[in-house]
Amino acid sequence: MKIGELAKRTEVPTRMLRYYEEQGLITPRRQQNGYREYDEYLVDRVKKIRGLLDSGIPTRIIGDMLPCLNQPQEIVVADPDPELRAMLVRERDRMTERIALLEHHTHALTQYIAAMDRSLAATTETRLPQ
DNA sequence: GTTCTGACA
DNA sequence: TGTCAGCA
Repeated sequence: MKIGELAKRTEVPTRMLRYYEEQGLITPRRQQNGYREYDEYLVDRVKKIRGLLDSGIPTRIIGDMLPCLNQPQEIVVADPDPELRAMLVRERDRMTERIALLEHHTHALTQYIAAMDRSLAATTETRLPQ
């Protein structure tokens, strides 16, 4: 399929699809006219890349993780790279920190929303009698 | 009309 | 990431 269709099916703009290719995350074939030709399996792959990117993982890390993304069921690492492992551990820890921060903000928003509701309820009460 | 590359905000 | 230019 061409880039336009992939963009529609994955919700990822063509601009980003070309960027992913530039970063070595996906390597579509080329048609005679130079257009990129994407295989069906790339739809799923792009969605995973998007998910990882949305989680805050940098493209270069995602590139290192790609081999694992192909076979989600049984992750088998042929050549365990110590440096890659350390990098992934750091990413995981950063993610854990972000989760904690998000939870904190979630609580803060909950309190703020509750305060708004109380204010709203008070205003409504004073108006109802009239 | 769709895609391509390159470039700028 | 968005958008625009200039091609094919």
